[in-house]
Order: sequence, then C-alpha cells, then structure tokens
Amino acid sequence: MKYHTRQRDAVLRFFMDHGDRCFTAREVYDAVDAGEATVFRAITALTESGLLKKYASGSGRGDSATYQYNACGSRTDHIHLKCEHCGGLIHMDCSFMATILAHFLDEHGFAVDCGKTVIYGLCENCRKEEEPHA
Amino acid sequence: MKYHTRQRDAVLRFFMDHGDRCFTAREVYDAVDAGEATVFRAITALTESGLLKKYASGSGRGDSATYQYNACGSRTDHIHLKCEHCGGLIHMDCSFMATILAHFLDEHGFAVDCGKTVIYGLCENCRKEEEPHA
DNA sequence: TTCAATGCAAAGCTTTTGCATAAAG
DNA sequence: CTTTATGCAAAAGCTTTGCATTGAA
Repeated sequence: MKYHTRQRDAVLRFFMDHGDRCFTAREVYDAVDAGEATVFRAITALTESGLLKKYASGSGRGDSATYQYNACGSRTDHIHLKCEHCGGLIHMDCSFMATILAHFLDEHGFAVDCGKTVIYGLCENCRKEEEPHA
Repeated sequence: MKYHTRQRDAVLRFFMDHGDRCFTAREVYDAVDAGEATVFRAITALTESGLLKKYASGSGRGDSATYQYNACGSRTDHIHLKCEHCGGLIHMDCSFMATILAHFLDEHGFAVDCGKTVIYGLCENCRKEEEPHA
C-alpha cells in the first residue's frame, strides 16, 4: 500500500458513495473495473485501516462476508446499531452510552469492545414498515 | 429430525459438556464418532432449534464458523456478552437490561434483536489477567 | 529504473449435495 | 415395512496465492 492506484481509489470511492449499504466482494468486483484478487486485496487493506467495517455472514459455501463504509474510521468510542431490514448503520454517539458501558463494567465486570460489537435490530423506519397496523 | 440417533446425541452431548467453549465443525467432527456431513447436518439442526449459538467468522478459505451451547435455548429476552479472550458466554439477565432496551427504543427508535446481538469485550477474570499491573 | 500493485489462473478451505446403504420406529 | 438418517465422495463457493507483467514514483 505504498503506491496510489486507480483500482484502489475506485474501490474506496464506491464504498464512500454508498455508505448506507453493505456489499460483498463480488458486488464490488462487478461494480468497479479491477481484477477479483485486486478487489479482495483492496478491501482487506481498507478493513484493516478501519475505513471499512466487515460483517461476517455464515461461512462456507454460498455465504460471503459483506463490507460497509465506516466514516468514523478507527474511532472506537461509540457503538454501532445495524438494522437487519435496510442494512443501515447507525452511530450511537449519545451520552447514555457512557452509562451503559459503566453498567457493564461495574455490575458485570465486563469491558465492552465497541469496535467489534454491533447491536442488531430494526431501525425506526423499518419498524413502521413492518408493523403497518400497530 | 424425526428419528433419534446415536450421532446426533453425541454431537449435542459434546456441546453440552463444553458449554463454556466454542467449536468449529471440524473440531466436533474430530471429537465425536460421526461423518463430516452428519456433523454439519446435526449442528445446523441444533442451531435452528436454538440449542446452539453460531458465531460466523470471516467466510471463505481457512476461516470457519464456530458454535457454542446455548443453555437458555430459544429465549430471547436477555443479551449475551462474549469474552474475546476466554470465549465465555455471559447471560446478562439483570433488570438494567430493560432500561437499556427502552433507551434504544425511545431515543433512537431502534428495536434491539436480542437473539442476534452479541456484545464483545473482556470478562472480569480476563481483564485481571491482561492487566496484571493495574 | 526500481519496487510495488495488478490480474489471471490455480490452489485451498469450509460447507453442501447426491445417492446408495443402514438404522429407527 | 416404511421413512429418515448416515456416510462417502464429488460439487460448489468464497477467498487467497504464485508468478509474470504493468504501472507508479
């Protein structure tokens, strides 16, 4: 990762332009003009640098990992909420977070790893869609 | 899953006997006397029934999913904390949980899916080990 | 000119499937 | 006796690697 290339720029730009969605390596490969191995190498590098967030699906046949642009980079002081319906990534940056983390630590002796933790559920919009008669 | 077989019993018993740890399908296959496909079929069935919890690692080559016994079965009203160091699974069944879920819902419009969410971090014992001079 | 990045094709792993056989009920 | 589970081997799919070539600085 010492030189600057057209392919790597294209991969990063693709993720930045669709920051609200997840993509498999295959989808990125289909979207940008670069070889398959190059796409994997670029995605791996971006993930390691913190610019991409990786979501591992079930492993093995027919189930590939997905990646999403992570605007906050390597900051790890807030929790991510991920909507299971629309795939949106919400950055929970509110003050109550500190209270939650303190509770886990004080009452359960558990130090939360914000960088690795993702809370799954349904976001506001998708809840409305899924329960039209509530 | 209509008949009762020695192989499926063995797989379930293996997980129950080591409820504190995660195993890959390969490890289970090495430990119990059953074919590879049978092990996968048994694990899949147990996971679907809620008796096993699945942790998907990165997909593809060299990275396999792991499974762990989930004593609480299909109950989904509490959150799981997983220690990244010892692999232990903590069932957070305290009353503050309701407060947390309410906050997510009221302030962020986000309905947490407890069944799918796992909070990663370091448990009490492992924190002490990792920071001997604190 | 030099050293890193690309791309293709081949290799590697995990998981699934097909099908004949064995076992459960 | 009928129906489901097993097991082997082959297939499938995602990701990585080797190596010659291209491109960046």
